[in-house]
Amino acid sequence: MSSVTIAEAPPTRMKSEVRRELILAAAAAVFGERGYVGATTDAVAKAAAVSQPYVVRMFGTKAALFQAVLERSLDKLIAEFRVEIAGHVPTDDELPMCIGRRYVSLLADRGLLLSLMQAFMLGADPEIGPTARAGFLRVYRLLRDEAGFTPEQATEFLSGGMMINTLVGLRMGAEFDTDPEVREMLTAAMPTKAALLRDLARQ
Amino acid sequence: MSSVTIAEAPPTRMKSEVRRELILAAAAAVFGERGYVGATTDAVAKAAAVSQPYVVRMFGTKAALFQAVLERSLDKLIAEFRVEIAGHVPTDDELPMCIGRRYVSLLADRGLLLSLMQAFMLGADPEIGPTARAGFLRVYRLLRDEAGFTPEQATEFLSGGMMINTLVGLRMGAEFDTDPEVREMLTAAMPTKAALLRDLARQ
DNA sequence: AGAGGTTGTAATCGAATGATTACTAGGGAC
DNA sequence: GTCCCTAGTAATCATTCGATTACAACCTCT
Repeated sequence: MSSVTIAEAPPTRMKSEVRRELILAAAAAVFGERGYVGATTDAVAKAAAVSQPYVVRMFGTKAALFQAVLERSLDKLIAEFRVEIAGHVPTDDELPMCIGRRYVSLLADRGLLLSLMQAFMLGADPEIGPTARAGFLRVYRLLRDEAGFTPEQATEFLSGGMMINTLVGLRMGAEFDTDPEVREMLTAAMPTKAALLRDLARQ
Repeated sequence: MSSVTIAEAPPTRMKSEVRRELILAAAAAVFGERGYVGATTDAVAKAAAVSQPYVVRMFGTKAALFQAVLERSLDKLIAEFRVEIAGHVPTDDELPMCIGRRYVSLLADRGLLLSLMQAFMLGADPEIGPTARAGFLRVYRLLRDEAGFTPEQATEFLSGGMMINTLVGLRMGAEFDTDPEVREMLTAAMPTKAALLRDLARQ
């Protein structure tokens, strides 16, 4: 297992808000890779190049850290979508594809989409479940109310997104070059950006 | 958290193959609800109404138990699809919808689809990853080679499946009656079977 | 300069959990 | 009946991990 690294060594003293962002980015990568339960605060700390107690103290608990990661991920996703929506007239039927490209571009932010997806799989958890459902619905409403999608369009868009999340979660891109069926499937799922998954898998 | 129960109390002595199936069914429910790491062998044991050491000894390790659950789930899924494929002529364009109904009917088997989905999110794990990728590709090949789907049809079908898995993982059905947006979204995602998610959420 | 708040770590604790060991009881073959 | 394999449990161990405590170093304001 490639242990995640986000921040590098020199233990510089910095403002807590800067450190907080570093830890959140590291945590997204770790939670995305190992899931909420499988991720350890120690792995997050190592990825952010700080000590484990510091991670815990800054966020209180591991659960609170995960919630903060989810909030950050969702805020970034929604901000990205709004940029695209603002650049189109309401009825532009190119919009779904353009927002789709924005979605795929978020894959470059390690763990951002996967942390959300990990949360979606924990809907039975009494703490995470409500947050996850509310977050998913926030995206649905954005597509319907701000992007002007019909319920069917929004659902189709989200289906493609969940498929991409799954393929990334599977690390299917790692087999892009060696397995022709993988290449075929990824190309069908992400017509213009399939090679991106291969490159992400190499990180 | 509603603790899972599959088998009931009377500690009857039974053939190990029967007990094995009970434990696998219980394990699927528990893994589906809590994920691979979050599930404990003790929770599986309680759900199957046996002792924790018995679960471990029968499968060797928790990892081996999870692999057995995945194999069982995938075998059932593929068997179900093949029944539908066998009942159609190759070019029947009703086939995708019919297989889709088979897929939804698998939701009645608690944790079957969710265990698979949990595995899909652990592609970075050195043990689970290869199994998960191979399993996903097995389904893709089945759709393409046996059901006669084009790569685009297969991908679209799988996208819908991943969307359903996500909605079930989110326990979105629990809000079916109280949130009109949830109802709208679920109806768009599963035109004829949305109410099934509500009922599953009540279990 | 030094007081006090902020940033950070080392050491350690307690609970949870997968696994192991040692043991008990049922039931079929002869 | 009794031998012995199979089915099953109670008790316990070793590890992992989130959390806590106590302490050290740095910066800033006066």
